[in-house]
Order: sequence, then C-alpha cells, then structure tokens
Amino acid sequence: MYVSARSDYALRAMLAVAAGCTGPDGDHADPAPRAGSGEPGGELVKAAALAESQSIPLSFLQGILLDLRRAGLLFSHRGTDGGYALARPATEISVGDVLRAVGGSLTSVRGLPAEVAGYHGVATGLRDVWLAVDGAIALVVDRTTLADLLAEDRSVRR
Amino acid sequence: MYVSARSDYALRAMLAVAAGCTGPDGDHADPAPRAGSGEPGGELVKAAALAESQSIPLSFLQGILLDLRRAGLLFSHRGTDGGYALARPATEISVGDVLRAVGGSLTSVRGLPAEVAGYHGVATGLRDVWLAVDGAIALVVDRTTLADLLAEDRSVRR
DNA sequence: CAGTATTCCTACTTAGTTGGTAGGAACAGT
DNA sequence: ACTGTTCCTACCAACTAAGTAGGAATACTG
Repeated sequence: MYVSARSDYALRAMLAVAAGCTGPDGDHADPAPRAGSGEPGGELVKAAALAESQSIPLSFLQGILLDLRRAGLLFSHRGTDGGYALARPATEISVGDVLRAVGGSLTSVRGLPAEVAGYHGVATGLRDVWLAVDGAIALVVDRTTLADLLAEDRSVRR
Repeated sequence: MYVSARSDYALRAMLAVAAGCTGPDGDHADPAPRAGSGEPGGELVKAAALAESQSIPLSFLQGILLDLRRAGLLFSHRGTDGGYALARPATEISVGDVLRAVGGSLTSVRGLPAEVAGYHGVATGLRDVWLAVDGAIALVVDRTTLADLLAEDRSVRR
C-alpha cells in the first residue's frame, strides 16, 4: 500500500481537527468555542493553525481540506471566526473514510481499481489476490476510527 | 495498495514460467525439456515466449526477469537453448516473494517504509495503522503461492 | 458601507517516478 | 566462426505527486 503525502496530510489534519488542534506540546491554539449554534463538532479550527501544528504547507493543505469537505467529512465556515470542524463525531469517522475521500480506491493495479483487471491465461488467478488484499486493507482502515487514534493506548483496533 | 506494471508483469511472468509458458489458448510453446541435468525447475522458457504469452513488452520484461534472477527466484541460462526456470518449486514461491523482489517493501508512506514515519502530536497513532495494514497485506500475499494461483479452483488461500 | 479575515477555487510549476526503448557486451552451444 | 540467447547500461517520453500563486466569494465587525 502506498500512502501519498496527500493521504497522510489528510489524516493528520483530521486528527488535529478532532483534537481541537492540539499542537506538539499539547497547547490549544485558539479554541474559539462558538457557543450556541447547531453546527457539528465543537470548535472551529483554522487552516493556518492546522498547517502549523502538523507542519503541513498551508496552500497544499487547503486543497486537501476542500476534498474532505466535499466528501462530507468536514464542516467549514468562512469569515473572521471561520475554520473547520468534523461533520460527524470522531467515533464515526474511520481512517478508510479519509483515505477514500482524498485518494480514491484503496487498491489499484496499474492505476485502475482492482476489480477491473484484464488477466488471461495462467494469470487469471491474480485478480482474486488483489481483491483479497483490498479486503484485508479495508478491514484494518475501516475498523479504526479517529477517536481510536486519539486514545494513546490501544490505538489500532483489532 | 498500488500494484505497478512492473510488479504485475513480474507475477504474470513467474506464473507463465511455472506453467512452462502456457499461452492463452493452452498451447505449449517450445517445451525444451533439457533432460539429464541438475538444474532447478523442469523446462527452460525463453523471455520472448513469456513476453508473447502474456503480452508484455520484451525489453521491459528482460529487466524484470533480471531482478527476479538476482532475488534468487529464477534460474537462467544463456545461449541457443537458454531461458528461464523457477529456482524453487512453485509451491515454495509466494506472491509476496515476487512483489518484494521487484518493488521493495509492501507498504510505504510517502516513499519511505512504514516503520520510518516521523509523526508527532495527535498523529502519533498513525504509525500503528500502517504497520497493521502492512501485516494484513503480508498475510495475504505470503500465504498465496504460485502453485495456488495455477490451480483454478480455490486460488487464494485463506 | 468599508474593511478585514477566512474559506474556496483555478491554474501553474517543478521534480521524481513509471513505463518503455535501444544498443550492445558476455556467454553458450553448433 | 556463427548464431541465439541472456545480461547490462543508458536513455526517452509521459505522467503524477507535491507544492505555489493569485485571486474570487463569503462572513463578520465597526
């Protein structure tokens, strides 16, 4: 499995949003509680704060956040007190959700999804291997939620 | 998981060698038994025959075969009746062996192996995810041998 | 309404990888 | 010698990933 910078950044950004953007030293950067409104998540975190806390190039991150929003994983708000928040609780967003939002399918053979593989002759059985691999990966990434990762002990679900 | 053309070709070529280069229509192309010698495998198959039977560009395939030989998976012989044969029985060569021979590690994060991932802050747990994914992939590809894939029913071991 | 802060969106640049080619040199048999 | 094959190096073209730049749209504040 190849994890691109895009996927990596996306996950780190989602985790930072989920944690209310806790920096490396455990400092909260601008909580901005936004009390008294029906928006999802609790605190709006600015893109610049995310970029800072996880050392991600800001303008690159912005494109990623946009993808996450379009995939329905993030809620966003513009303007002076704008920022991003999770669209669902962290317990209901899996690693797989994030990966698929920014990177397409988990397994691909020469750029195409594993299902579309034109094998012939002795190679026919290979297709099943890729499908099995895809299933094995999905099992891990779909069972692990952002909330699991934020709990320091026992982070990966088995 | 991304399966590159190189990995894909390598597996198809290995399967074709294991099958004695059986073409799409089930025709045997030049068995060339090479009786009376202690070489591994049974029949030497020429690179050109492999390229033909699995529609792989010949000169590209040659580089791949070289890698497979250097990894100790193939035996080769030059000259008029030269060709390639498996260095071990097909039951003792796994899909993972072939993938690692041509492609390095199975899981990589931004080009680096999963173990070497410098996460900090809230993202610390991600490393364990990639390790779990790597283990899950390995479980599939290391349990499946070339011989399994050549048996048409029940090709992928569970 | 003016001004400011932020997300949103598009186009572009740059560097590296992938897929593939070409042309021989080394080697084995006849 | 001659032929057929693997071996090896260098090279090329296209694509993708990673990152940049510059604004337009939107939301709040005084």
